[in-house]
Amino acid sequence: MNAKTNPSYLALNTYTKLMRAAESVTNRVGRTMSAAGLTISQFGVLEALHHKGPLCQRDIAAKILKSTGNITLVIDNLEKQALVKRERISEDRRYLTVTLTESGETLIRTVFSDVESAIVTEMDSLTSEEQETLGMLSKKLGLPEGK
Amino acid sequence: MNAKTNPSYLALNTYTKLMRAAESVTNRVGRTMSAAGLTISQFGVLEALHHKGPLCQRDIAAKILKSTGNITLVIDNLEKQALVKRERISEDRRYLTVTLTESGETLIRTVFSDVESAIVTEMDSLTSEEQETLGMLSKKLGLPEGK
DNA sequence: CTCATATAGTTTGATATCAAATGATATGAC
DNA sequence: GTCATATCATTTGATATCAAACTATATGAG
Repeated sequence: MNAKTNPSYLALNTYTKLMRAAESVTNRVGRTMSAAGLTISQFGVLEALHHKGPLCQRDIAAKILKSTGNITLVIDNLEKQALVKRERISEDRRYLTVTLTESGETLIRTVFSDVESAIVTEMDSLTSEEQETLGMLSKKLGLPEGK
Repeated sequence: MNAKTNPSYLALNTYTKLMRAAESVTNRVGRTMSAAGLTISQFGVLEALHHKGPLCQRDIAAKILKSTGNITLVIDNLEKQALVKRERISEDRRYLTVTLTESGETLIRTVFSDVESAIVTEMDSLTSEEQETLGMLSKKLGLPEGK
């Protein structure tokens, strides 16, 4: 049985192409973030705060799919740059509420718009119909295991 | 202009779904590797050696799209587990040839086959035709910038 | 041959990431 | 009220990753 007649061939081939696509796009879009001095996670945190308003670290972690231990460090680094601040304003004193500072708000507005443009540029190699199809197929694959 | 009439909406939406799909699949397939005590990069190195035979670090880095500095450490860790060995067999004494040991060869055979199965399982949520379409669209997106 | 330059690999320093352990606080059972 | 348990955050230790500096070796120009 040669490679192309192996019944797994199609699946493996599709997988490889999907991974390459995701990686290429991530790298290119990521440049827009690093040009602004942000890592992808940092951008994710700022973007979450920008769209959802102040959040506790637990919720931020859930939103960007990282561990809470990880978020602690990401927030540390954002705080050093004075882009966010931590406050204990909830009644439950275990919660730290993370808020964008003014400069954080300004930065994320600009960078978010730049990233948006970069994504649109990336997707421009597909027609609208192709984008819809890709979105639909990706969604099927991305569903949690149980389906 | 609300979200859905924004001309960027489709692109952003497609992007998000693509990223989620890639991440979900990577995480699920990655479990097969970590079950064998391998990181994704370590698996990548072993797999490259398995399919291409002995390689120098430079070529391994190129194959799995990581920096050579990075490969040094990955190989260090594989060497500690006695899965690969470094030898200076090229005429050019700058080159280190990395080879699978017998236990490395045995391990990668098993794990590769498990990973293959995991990928096939993942792709099973799509029909063959859908997989072909996804592959084709991914390929368009994954092309280097110049196209 | 000698020197400049290029290349292979290593090391270092920074950030990211997770998992596991820990500390602080809140909550529920009694 | 007190104790057991759960939750939020931090810390620690491991690996991963990149970029930049560095070492050793090779190669080409003269």
